[in-house]
Amino acid sequence: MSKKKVRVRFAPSPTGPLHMGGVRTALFNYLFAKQHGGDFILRIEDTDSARFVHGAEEYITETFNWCGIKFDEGVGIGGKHAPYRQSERKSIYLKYAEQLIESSNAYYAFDTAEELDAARKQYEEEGKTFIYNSSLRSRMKTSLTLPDNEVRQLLDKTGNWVIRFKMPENELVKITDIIRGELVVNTNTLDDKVLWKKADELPTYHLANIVDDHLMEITHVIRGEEWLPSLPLHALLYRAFGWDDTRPEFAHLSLLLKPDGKGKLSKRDGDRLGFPVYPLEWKSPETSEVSRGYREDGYFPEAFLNLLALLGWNPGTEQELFTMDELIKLFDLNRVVKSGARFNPNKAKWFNQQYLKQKNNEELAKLYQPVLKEKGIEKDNNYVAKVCGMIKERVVFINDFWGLSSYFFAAPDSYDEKTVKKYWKEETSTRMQELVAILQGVNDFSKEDTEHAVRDWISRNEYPMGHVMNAFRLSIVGTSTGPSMFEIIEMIGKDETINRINKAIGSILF
RNA sequence: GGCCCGUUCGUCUAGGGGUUAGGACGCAAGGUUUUCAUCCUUGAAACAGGGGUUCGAUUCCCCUACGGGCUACCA
Repeated sequence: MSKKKVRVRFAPSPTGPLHMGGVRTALFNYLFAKQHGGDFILRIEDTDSARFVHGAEEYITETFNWCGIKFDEGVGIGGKHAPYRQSERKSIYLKYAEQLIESSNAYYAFDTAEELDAARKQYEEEGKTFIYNSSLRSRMKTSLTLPDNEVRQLLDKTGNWVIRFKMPENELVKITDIIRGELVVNTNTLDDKVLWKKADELPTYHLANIVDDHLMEITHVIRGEEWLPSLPLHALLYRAFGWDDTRPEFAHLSLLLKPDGKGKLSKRDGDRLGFPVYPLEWKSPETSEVSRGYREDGYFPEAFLNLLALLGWNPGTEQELFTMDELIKLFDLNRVVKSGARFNPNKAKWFNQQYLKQKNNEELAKLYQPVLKEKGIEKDNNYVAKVCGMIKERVVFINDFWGLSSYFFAAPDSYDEKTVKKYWKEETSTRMQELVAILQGVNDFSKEDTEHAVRDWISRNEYPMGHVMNAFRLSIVGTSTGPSMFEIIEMIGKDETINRINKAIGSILF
């Protein structure tokens, strides 16, 4: 390997919201680049105007902003190889396609879409495999078969010719993939891919991609497995251009699969199984249909990236939680697994829970405050931080906070039926009245003092601990779950505590 | 159909010619706790099948099956 500066790119097509698999591909590129002190480039491959979706590019940018993944060059940033949007690079591709024609590596083809469809159909009906390459291009309308003057005429008059790559006949193409090792393919199974389309004056993916990777001095191409079948073509293109010595190395990542059943992870799975497949919420401009996003579902970007990093890669140790710096240090393309990874929404939640637990109470309070504000609750950060500290062991998302801590801010407006049935017996009202009296007598309402007083009262009367405490909890919280009762009442205070118990006595009828 | 890639607990994976095949999520049981959660302990759970090679294969090779991808003037 040469000692060239590592340069990698993420090159999405703005045809819709970026899939979480796309984010993973970008992440792996990013980790690789940063580990080698290289550059990470964002290139937008928008050579198919028909599939352009409004807002898709902005979505991509916003996704990486949220994730904290920064590009060194590219759309929105600039750089020495600008522009980075292929639609703005239109003018540079044709000459490369023509260069290939001059070197006999490509040719003009004049078949119409209808003719091609008909030919394909016919082959299919006869049970033969249609491959537009040396096996049949002599029968097609091309600059290889037509006389020069006719070719010139067609070139001038018709607006829909294409330039096709002239796939060599019966040659074994050998190429090494960093993740998969050596691959060998016979060119007879490959076809003469269209490189340039006169109709829209635009290159196709294959040409634009190779030309841009070359021009932008890309050293490593890390992309999805769906590109593996075009790898031989790409290798052949580099050779045809005479760029073999600077050809990048390739690494193809396996795909993300459905949590259940067959096939790759899709939007539908998210809807069906109730988890996001997109980093951010996406509203389709055509149908107005909304797809949920990891951000809106309450995932921390660090957790999202962490779970993505471990889908198809691991450091070989038992560590599962990583900071970005650790990922950059440990990442290794040679340790990327070859097989497809089924996505497990359960484990995704677990990751978020781990990150949430790691956050300190002040950070959590800052995230919780907006939720409270929405409920019309104004509480100082100190109080909210304490609440966060008490409930963070039992939540997965910030969005879970309110449901598990509303009682710190307002008296329960109902009592859990099951708990009432289980713990609110005939004698409970009287006992709760006794409890009020006991608590009334505690001057310093600290958790230590109230606990001491209450425990003392319970044991003096030989009351069943569980019943008394759960009835107490029911009065204050409304359910039978939550942190220590004495910590809760210390938070809400003596008056509120007594009011709530009295309210419960008045409204829960045996 | 053709071409290519893949296959270790339900899932993500470690490992690798001789191992009690390890970890995590989830699940189950127990402990701690006034409750829930956390936490701790324990448990059930895997080398797709068949042929080779070998003293020995889950590990290497071949075949089959299964899964995935590609097969556009999409990317």
